[in-house]
Amino acid sequence: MQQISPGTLQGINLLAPLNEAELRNLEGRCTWRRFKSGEQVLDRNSDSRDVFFVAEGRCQIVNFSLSGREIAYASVTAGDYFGELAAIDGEPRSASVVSADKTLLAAMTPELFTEVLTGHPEIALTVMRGLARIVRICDDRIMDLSTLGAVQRVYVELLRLSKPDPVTPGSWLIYPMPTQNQIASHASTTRETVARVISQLAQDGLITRKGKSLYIRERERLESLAERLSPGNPQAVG
Amino acid sequence: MQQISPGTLQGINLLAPLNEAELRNLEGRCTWRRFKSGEQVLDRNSDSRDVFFVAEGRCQIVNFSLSGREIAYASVTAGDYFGELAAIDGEPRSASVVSADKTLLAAMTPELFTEVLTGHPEIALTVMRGLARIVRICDDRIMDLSTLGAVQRVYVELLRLSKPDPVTPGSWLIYPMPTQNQIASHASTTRETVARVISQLAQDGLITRKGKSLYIRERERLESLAERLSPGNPQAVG
DNA sequence: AATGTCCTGTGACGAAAGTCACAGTTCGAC
DNA sequence: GTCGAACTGTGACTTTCGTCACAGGACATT
Repeated sequence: MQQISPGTLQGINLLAPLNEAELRNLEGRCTWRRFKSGEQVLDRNSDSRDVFFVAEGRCQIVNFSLSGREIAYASVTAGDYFGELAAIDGEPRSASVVSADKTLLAAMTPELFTEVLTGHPEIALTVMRGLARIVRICDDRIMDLSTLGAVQRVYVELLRLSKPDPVTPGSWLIYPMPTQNQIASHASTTRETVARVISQLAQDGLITRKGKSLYIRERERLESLAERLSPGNPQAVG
Repeated sequence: MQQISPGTLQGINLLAPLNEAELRNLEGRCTWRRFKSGEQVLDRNSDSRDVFFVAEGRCQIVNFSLSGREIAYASVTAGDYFGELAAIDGEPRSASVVSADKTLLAAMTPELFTEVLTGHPEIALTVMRGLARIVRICDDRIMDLSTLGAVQRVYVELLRLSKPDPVTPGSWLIYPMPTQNQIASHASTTRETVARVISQLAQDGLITRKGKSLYIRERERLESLAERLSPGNPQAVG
């Protein structure tokens, strides 16, 4: 691992409670690395335990099935951190990480991370809240995977990606529109299914595509499509 | 909520670091409730924020789809706790909880829970490790749901349920065998599929059923079946 | 402008598994 | 023992969606 000169931990949200001096100190005690877009940062099951802070750029937390299909868990951008699971419980990595941009990372040893947590209970609390948020997101995703069909999962993913249009308030859009492959790996389906769903929605006038933007014309209707209307019979369990 | 006289927090693993006096104190400051088997303890989206400790009995953490299908997340037994998410991040409940036995629960307010955490950093750490573990389990499940077929998920679930046979070491069994509905709600499939899979496995001699026990005769072979051998083409994503 | 690479759109096909229906079985309560 | 409720086993049918194949478009590089 080639050592490069320290960058700044200034913009890391988790470490915001720390003062200048503390930050400088930590900066010197981290290992800093640069990655080009598309490089493997971390491999599932590898036994490093470091926590990573994203100083610049963006990384994808992903996993690959034996068949090579990619499952995307999350995207972390400048100011975020990842890799805390292994540091907290000492187990191997649960996922792989790939840089999705030119990226500058600070790697902190689990010992130092623990030191920061014990020295700053408010940071420990933030980490806990972060974990809680992850659990909620995972639970929802398990629900979606268990109860929705592939098509509905694409609807849900489109809704999740959409933000209020800054130009035309009240309207929603996705910008920049990710590739169909990326959407597929979030919705756990195939690129082709995503293409078909988007075609259909466009044809029905619920969405319109223009360059790198996708406008959600009728969010309400898309939302109701995303819920499973189909019959299905209630079957409770003890 | 009918108030009943306090039980003991003695056997709660999370609170093991506390001494007698501290436990007695907490016992008095919790709200205690009894539940019959099958009662709803907690409803998703409800806005209580209490943490629950299981003094006696067993509860299932579940959710229901709109169509009434049940998704089982976890099972908590005497000595465990649940409901910490809402206490930590203040959000509504992410899942429902149903008692699966006669159950005695202690409900602790989020304020008191936070007090315990800040007063006992080692307990806070344990909670963090617990959350980390949950995240890992969820991630694995998302992987399974995304990459395995329904049949393989049943295999995986059977493997997960199996424990080394205390009588015949080297052999594995599931005891007591849950209902097919319960297995189905963990594997996110239907009762019928579970029945068919088990029939087939029994017919192929990989498992044998005897009363409430299910013996795994050839764990190795079952494990290799559980992995996706089928072709599938690698398609990486940026 | 030409070329190569990556992305998108769509048709045809088949395998997987959910749904429905119903018979058989187990087990506990009385 | 007998009754009923809950659980299990299995066949037939149908839908969904993943797979394969290929054409067409977008875009950058030379």
